[in-house]
Amino acid sequence: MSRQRPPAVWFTEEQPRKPRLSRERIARAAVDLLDAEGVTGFSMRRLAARLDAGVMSAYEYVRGKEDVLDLAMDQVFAEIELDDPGTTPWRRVLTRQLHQSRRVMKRHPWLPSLMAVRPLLGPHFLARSELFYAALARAGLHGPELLAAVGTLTYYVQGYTAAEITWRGSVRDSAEETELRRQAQRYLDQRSELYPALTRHAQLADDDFDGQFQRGLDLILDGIQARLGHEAQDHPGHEAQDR
Amino acid sequence: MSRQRPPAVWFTEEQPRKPRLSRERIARAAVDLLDAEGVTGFSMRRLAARLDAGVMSAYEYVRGKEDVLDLAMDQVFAEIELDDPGTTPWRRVLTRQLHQSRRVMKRHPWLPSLMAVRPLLGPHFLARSELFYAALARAGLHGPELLAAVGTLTYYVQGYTAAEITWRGSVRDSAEETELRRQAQRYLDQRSELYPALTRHAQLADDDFDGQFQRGLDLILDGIQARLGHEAQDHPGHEAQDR
DNA sequence: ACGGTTGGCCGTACGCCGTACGGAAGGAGG
DNA sequence: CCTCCTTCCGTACGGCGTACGGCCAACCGT
Repeated sequence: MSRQRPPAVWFTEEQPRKPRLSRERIARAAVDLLDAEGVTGFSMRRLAARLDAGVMSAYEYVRGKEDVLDLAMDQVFAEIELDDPGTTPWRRVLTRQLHQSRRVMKRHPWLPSLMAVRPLLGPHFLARSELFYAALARAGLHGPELLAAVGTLTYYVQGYTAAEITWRGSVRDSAEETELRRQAQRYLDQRSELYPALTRHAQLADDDFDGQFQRGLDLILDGIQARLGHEAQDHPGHEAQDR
Repeated sequence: MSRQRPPAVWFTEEQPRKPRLSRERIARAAVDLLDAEGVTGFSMRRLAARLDAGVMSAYEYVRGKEDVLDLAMDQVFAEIELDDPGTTPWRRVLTRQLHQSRRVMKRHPWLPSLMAVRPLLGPHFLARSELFYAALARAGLHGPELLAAVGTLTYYVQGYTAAEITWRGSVRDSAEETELRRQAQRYLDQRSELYPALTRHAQLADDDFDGQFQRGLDLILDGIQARLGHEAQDHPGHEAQDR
């Protein structure tokens, strides 16, 4: 491509030497592209097109596709608003954070599957982890117990939401989703003597994902609470949904 | 390619009309290939080569790459030996199954990341789920509580092992792994005032993954146990590693 | 015995993909 | 004015998933 000299001032940017691209711009464009086309529809070429740039331009800022995906993941974690754990009881803090995480993942359905494949060290992800550690340390957990608790919560929200997303067939097509569920239910019914407990208790038609998520979360939080010694510094029962 | 007529009986198979390929053979070859080359090194063409078949031969048995991956995943779940839950206490059953699941996933490090991306309905995976449901139903859990408990356990082992695998740098290269950990530690230390609780409590050098896994598991199991009413039908404390 | 059918196999080709390489453009520094 | 350095990106290479259609051996009906 050859460039023409523009015929008037108005047709150029005011600070032409400022680089057109940046990690920030790349990350934002990647998130947009992933939201629009899903993880299978993402490619460096499409990303370049979205940036109005050449196929190889982004490679000045990034070592390759994987770097871009890392940037996109952390970019999304910036959407989680971290409340100050100052005085709030730890159960409330964690419940709110985890519901927010789940909501963000559902807004960007490609996130949990990518997280399963690459370790994440971006600043926004670390900030969320920091909040978890702080809240639970303040509650009285330390050392290996603390590590285990944070890990369990992190993996739970990630795993649960990943499963929820794949079950709902990538969220967008509800017709195909219910068809898949119908077929799966029939498949299970035909084999009900092979999997008796499963067919009796797991009705796929039930899509109370919110309640389900909260219940599993309470399970873990109760387990944590039991570790804190029995002084019961917060109210011990389940909590209102609080989001 | 043109085929020669073989010059003696010995050079042909005895039942030539039996199809050379089958879903079973494809699944096994896929597992081998994934073990050898990882998920990024897997391709339909390499699979065909491993099967001594043409590039398109497998497509008689399978609709595409995704089907092959589904088959491979379920194939691997066949490696988990399911013990009869008959009389064993539920905590012991679940602990054993989950440790086995983790071991199998570490033997096939591509498994957890694929599971995060596609729902699994294969017979072997369902059999494991059936065992979970049966054990917990027998323990006294029902309805939504049961669903939540099974989900939590499933996502925990999947999420934990996925993270463990990515942290250990796909298991094979230990030098690169420790280098990554060293750099990550340095990165965190430089930002220790941004993430105080995290840097204080999460020392990445500690690689007691087994203990960590068990601890998180106990957290969940305790939460489940609390749901069972307080008759404490099994011994309530933590359990020996039992694997 | 034999022609037609069919099921398993796969060669070829198309349009994508990630990215290595080297070069152009143009401001910065001397 | 010359040189360097940053940014951008055209081209090209090897590999990918799979649609399409043809080939061949075994089987079936007669």
